[in-house]
Amino acid sequence: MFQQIEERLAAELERQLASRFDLRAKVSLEQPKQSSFGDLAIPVAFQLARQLKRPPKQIAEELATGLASFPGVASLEIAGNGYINVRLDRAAYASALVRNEDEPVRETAGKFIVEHTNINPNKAAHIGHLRNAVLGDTFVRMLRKRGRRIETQNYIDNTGVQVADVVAGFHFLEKQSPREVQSLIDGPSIRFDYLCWDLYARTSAYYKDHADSLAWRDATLHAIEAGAGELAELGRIVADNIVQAHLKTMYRLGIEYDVLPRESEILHLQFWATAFALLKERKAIYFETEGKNKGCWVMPSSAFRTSAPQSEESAGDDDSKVIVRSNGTVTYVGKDIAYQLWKFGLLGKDFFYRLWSTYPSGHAVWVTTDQPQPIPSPSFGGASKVFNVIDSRQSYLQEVVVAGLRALDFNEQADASVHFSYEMVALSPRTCVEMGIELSEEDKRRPYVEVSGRKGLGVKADDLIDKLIETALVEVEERHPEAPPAERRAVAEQIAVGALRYFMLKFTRNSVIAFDFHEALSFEGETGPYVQYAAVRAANIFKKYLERGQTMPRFEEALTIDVLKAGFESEPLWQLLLLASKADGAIERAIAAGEPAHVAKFAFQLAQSFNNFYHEYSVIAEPNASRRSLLLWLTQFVREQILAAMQVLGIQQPIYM
RNA sequence: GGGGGCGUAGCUCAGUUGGAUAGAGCAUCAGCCUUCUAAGCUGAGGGUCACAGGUUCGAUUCCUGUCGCCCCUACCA
Repeated sequence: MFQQIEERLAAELERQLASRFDLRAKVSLEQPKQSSFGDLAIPVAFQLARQLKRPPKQIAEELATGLASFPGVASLEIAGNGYINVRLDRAAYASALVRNEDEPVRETAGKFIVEHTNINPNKAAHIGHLRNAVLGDTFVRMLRKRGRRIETQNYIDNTGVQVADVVAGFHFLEKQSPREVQSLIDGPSIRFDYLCWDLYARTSAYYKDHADSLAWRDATLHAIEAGAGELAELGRIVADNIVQAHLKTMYRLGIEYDVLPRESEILHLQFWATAFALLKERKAIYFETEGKNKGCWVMPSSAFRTSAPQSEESAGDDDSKVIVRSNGTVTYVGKDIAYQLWKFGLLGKDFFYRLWSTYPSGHAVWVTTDQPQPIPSPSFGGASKVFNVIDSRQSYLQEVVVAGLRALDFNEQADASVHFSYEMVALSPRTCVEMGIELSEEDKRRPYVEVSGRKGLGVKADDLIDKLIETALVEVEERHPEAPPAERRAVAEQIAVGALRYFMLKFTRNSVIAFDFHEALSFEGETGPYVQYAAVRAANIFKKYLERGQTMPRFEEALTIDVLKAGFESEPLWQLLLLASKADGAIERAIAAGEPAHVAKFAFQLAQSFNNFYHEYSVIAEPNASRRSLLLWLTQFVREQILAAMQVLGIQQPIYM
């Protein structure tokens, strides 16, 4: 609702600028620093002052007279040097909300792809992966909420070095056959992803001490790529089972996918070969005949470096990017270019798809395969915009991918390729100590310590979730000793997920999270449970109200303009209503900024305002019937908006807390 | 060396694209549970927005420089 008024006011002002001053300018409205200044502030007179060479105050006055009778606006005043402060007609505004006159969200044309999670399928997921998945999933929810059509992809690098290293570990270190590994998986009480976590670290350490054993990796990679033999069989077993484990972990957080594109199909279906031919034909890459990259196909650095400095000393350095190695194999970036081309429907090829699994909701996840399938699948790919949720350390590789598109003259798609980057999750030194990780004196002084899958250094996602549930359960059991255990468990799980998702979202994308157990396990202050608690309190008001045998009023009849006018003369009630009505605008702004954290912040602020209201006003005990209706409606409206924000954040409301 | 990011309260972080008196949470201290359950609420203290210039009506925000921290700069991803 707020957004509508904002847009209409801005449009009207732009019209006036054109007619009065013959200026075409974008007008933006802002929130006044203090609520006593009004509901909306227009600083446009300042911008115009320079162009028109007139005092801003004068311009503001002139514009204000033109807006005097704007529908929905109660009054305008000029403040400071030339702000136009707008006060809304509170009763009219509230009335429109009571009668649900908000414009419906319109679905936009075209499809967006959001690719996220993308965990190497060779070990258990850790907290860094959680940040990726929660960020990506929340962004998907934001976009869907605002009418965008989204396809969620989780790319599976099932033929890469990381899988190969675990396979090599099973085969060469553990001397285990595919059959033995499979029976390990089928056997009781073994967490295969945890077992691989350790094996991966062990194999990496072994490589370090025995340089000659690196030949295992090459042998394994070749076998996996060829797709035949015991090593390839092990590769399939490891990757498939770990993918299943990752999907399970992510589902605990309410994260689902539409399709799992796999690297094996990019290779087997000749996606790379097609892209390679294109790149060669358009001269985007060339065959290097000298220097350190001799024998490789490389992309010149001029293609992806915006500034091409090359100082005197470094002139000899070759910072071109190798796309095809001298042994003829393609790098990840090469495969990623092919994949990116497919996402936009530019490759002229498609995968085959097979059902991977179905979520309890009935939503299906599909996986790519290299063979035609009898059962038809939905169509995937062919998007107009692509968001790749990938950590910022890979920005260089992402630049190369986009440069690849550009070199092929797909400029529109290059512009529509977004690296949705975020900083890593590291560990606070305190948490390292708690986990028994030994730190050097240097590391202890650092603000954070980087996690390393290769070293097995990190916090596993499921361990963290379990720990959160355990912590929440202690509180729930204490507060609700009479409730059935299964129900308490369900509540604790919702609280744990709320805490975790909020924790991963409260930081903006480019801030490094120094993960700290104490902070992550906190359920007080700016946390998910705080928001959930506000929603539970709102729900409790209705629960108690109905329990006492009262019936809900018909708001449209009870809340006449006069009742609304009297009610919202109260500043705190009006401020709460106004804030709640900004939910859609907050989500839209968060999309524009690419910051899921903004939605989290909004949810927290609204919860905070509601908690204030909850403390200050008695809803059920209000003796005056029409005022009680007003308070009930306000509670309902705020609750709806908090729940809407929570849904976008992937946070549920427990039945009690 | 080159590219990118960051520096805001004791700690962890926001800051709506250049606007009005810079905000939260945690921690500390002082209060509030017979109430729609306190995972909550109220209040207090805490700031040279790293530093120095510049741009202009106005700078935490933009530009330049300095200092400090981080990431990237593989025929790994």
